[in-house]
Amino acid sequence: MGIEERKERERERRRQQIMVAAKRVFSEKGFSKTTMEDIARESELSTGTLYLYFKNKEELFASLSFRILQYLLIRLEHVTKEKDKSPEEKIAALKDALYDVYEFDPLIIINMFHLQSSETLLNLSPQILSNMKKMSRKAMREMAKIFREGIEEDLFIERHPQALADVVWAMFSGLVLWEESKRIINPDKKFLKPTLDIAFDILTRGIRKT
Amino acid sequence: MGIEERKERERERRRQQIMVAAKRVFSEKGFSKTTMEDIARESELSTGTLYLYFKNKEELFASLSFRILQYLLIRLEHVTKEKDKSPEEKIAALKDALYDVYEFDPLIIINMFHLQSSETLLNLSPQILSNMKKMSRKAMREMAKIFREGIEEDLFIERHPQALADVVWAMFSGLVLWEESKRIINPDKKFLKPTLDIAFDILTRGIRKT
Amino acid sequence: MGIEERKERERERRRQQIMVAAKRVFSEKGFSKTTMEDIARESELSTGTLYLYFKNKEELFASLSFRILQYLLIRLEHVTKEKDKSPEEKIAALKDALYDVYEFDPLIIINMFHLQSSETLLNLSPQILSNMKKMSRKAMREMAKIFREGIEEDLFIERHPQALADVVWAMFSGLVLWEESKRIINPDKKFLKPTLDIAFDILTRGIRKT
Amino acid sequence: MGIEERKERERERRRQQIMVAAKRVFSEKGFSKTTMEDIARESELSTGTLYLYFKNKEELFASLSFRILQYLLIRLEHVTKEKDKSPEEKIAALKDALYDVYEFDPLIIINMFHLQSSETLLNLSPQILSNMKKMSRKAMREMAKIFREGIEEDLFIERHPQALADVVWAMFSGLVLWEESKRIINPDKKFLKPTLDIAFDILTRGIRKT
DNA sequence: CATGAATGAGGCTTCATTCAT
DNA sequence: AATGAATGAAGCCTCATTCAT
Repeated sequence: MGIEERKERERERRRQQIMVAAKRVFSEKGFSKTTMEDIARESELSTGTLYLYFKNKEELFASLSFRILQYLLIRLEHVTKEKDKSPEEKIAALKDALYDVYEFDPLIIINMFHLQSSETLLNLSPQILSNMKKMSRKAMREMAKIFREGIEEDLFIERHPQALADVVWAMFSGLVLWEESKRIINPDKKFLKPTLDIAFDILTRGIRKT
Repeated sequence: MGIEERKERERERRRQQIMVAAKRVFSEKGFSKTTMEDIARESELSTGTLYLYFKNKEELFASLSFRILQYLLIRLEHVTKEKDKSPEEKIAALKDALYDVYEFDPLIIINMFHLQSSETLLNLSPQILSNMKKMSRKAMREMAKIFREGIEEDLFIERHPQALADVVWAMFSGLVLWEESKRIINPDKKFLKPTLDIAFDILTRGIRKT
Repeated sequence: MGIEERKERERERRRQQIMVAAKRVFSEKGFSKTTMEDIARESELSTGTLYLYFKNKEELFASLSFRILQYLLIRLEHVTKEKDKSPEEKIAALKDALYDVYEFDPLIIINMFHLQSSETLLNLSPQILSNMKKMSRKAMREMAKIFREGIEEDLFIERHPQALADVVWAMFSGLVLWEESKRIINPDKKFLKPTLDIAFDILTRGIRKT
Repeated sequence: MGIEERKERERERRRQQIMVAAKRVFSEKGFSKTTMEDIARESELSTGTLYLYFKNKEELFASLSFRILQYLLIRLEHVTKEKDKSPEEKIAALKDALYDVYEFDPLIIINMFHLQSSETLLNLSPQILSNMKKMSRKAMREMAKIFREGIEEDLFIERHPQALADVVWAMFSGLVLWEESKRIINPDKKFLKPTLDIAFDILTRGIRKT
């Protein structure tokens, strides 16, 4: 019996092994400059093996983004489920969640925007693409919940909760891109945290019903 | 000397001709999928000629971003110079300026964020790169002026003006990326404007001293 | 010793199982487009197992051709052995035999001609290659017998029997290739039979001593 | 003025240069074992250049076959146009024409059957493919003319002229394949000529109305 | 200045074959 | 004997860049 299971576990482990290596290389060189050869070398496997676990370069890349989205969703669900937090406290928790997502994988998130927005990745298998969209929509909806709650409790100004979620997400991703770009000059300094704090400070003040 | 000048003017005109073509193609296909051949065809020149005006593909691309930054800077200077506007009115004007920048070139701006943030383009000649940085910093400083003024007039809460500028810029770029990514699904709808309005609405309320 | 035999029989059965699967796949996709993986899947075995029974892809393929040659030879021997048929009747029987060979495996025979004639397959182990040659020569000799008989009985014109056999074989293989190529356009129609009839009609008239 | 023309001529010359090299290599190694690298080396060009003149390997290969078909058609038209030859003389001329086609390119014709019949070549651009079919049909019709004439003059037995053309073509191609395969063992000897003579001898006798 | 044919390095991917289990 | 994951060589093709005209 357990033999099937073990196989499955080992397969999953290999996938992870590859993804870890891929993450390192993509983060360092970006999508197009990264070669499958690079990833093979980093993961100490052969190029052929990579294709046993991922259909192609695009799909390998996408699976990394997918993992982040998964993590994001989990964190967000955690926030919205908290019974004994006020909406404003939940916004604070949202900030922490987003920051953790960033810390979970500071560089890949950048490439994720590259994936998400434009360029290439219509070579993703529709399967994967649809999964990513679903996951992403789910995360946005989860975020919107917080705002809806605040509005319903008459604590936040009346704006479309979905739009507010969009603003938060855009702000977050914009900050990641922008602050990270500063790190190219000054790699040691952590730029994101303080700016994210200010941004959320203003956001909280801005949506608060006076 | 008139002859020298004319030569120079014609050279500049050619550069523009190429840039216009390049903008179209990059916008449609993104950086890596665009070939020099594509640009040559669109500009009705030969590939060889392209290299007489731009050192390489990267630099041609960067020059487009540069032009947008130029335009942004001009618009921002225009806003800060307005004597008879209150800081809050200037924020509104800032919003309009940003939106115009987006309209000036909706797609290239997206690619610019890619350039700016992640992927590759550290193969830009240091010259160009430093120019871009200078211009970008200048724009940020210009934006910060508005906030500084508001703070000094005791209308805005006390936050580091530069950080506020960063937040605005990040929010803007994040929204462009995010809303544009939605357009992949629903190409006709203009997503940016209403969301940008909400974002600035909240920003304005958020920094306003009560 | 019974045990040895049984082993041997089982080994042979496995070989057959693989060959049946291989035949299906090769027929559908042709030699180079067929992967060992394809054959493994079709035969419900693993790729590794394939190599326990056949040295390599080429040899597996060749063994299929070999089987057809075997079948051909048997049919031809059957024809030549018939005591109570006139040479001309034997020619008719030859036609039927050839057509049966075709029906036995319509598509593999096509690939066999590829193998036989051109492309690649000089990487066959000399052993196999020589076997195939031997078998093929035997078949040709068997065919020639019919013509020799007809000539000796003064019914056919005097031509080298071996050359006549060559002509028949070439005509047959040429027709298979040619008519099959037409089937690409019109897959349903059976082209070979009527054309083969005409060809043999002319052949019979052509060699008949008037 | 002439400048455009010269360019065109040079382009054509390059194409020929590549085709000559390709012919040599394909003939020696067959289609799948031939690499573009091989052809590049043989033609003393770079691989990239090959793709400036031919869309891909398949199309380069097909163009060789196309050239043979062209040559065949020309020769056949020449035969059918001859006013002062009897149908039977035209059959003799047909034989010579076919033999010349073979001599024009003894080895490529073999690969042509490979192309024509099965396997790969559905990656040919529909354009090229349709051209080849058109040309091939034309040649067959031209051949059929001879038989039709003979039948109308009551010299040949009544069989469908098109079917007779098919038989001749199949016989020819079958012989080329078969006799060429013998050359693998005995490369010096010219096998085709005498067998082709016998084949046509029998054919002529076979269709002649007694 | 302008051209555009030629280059050739390098990328992605496939697949026959091996070998540890 | 059977497996099938892993290998890695090798192929096709693209495209930024150069250079002779």
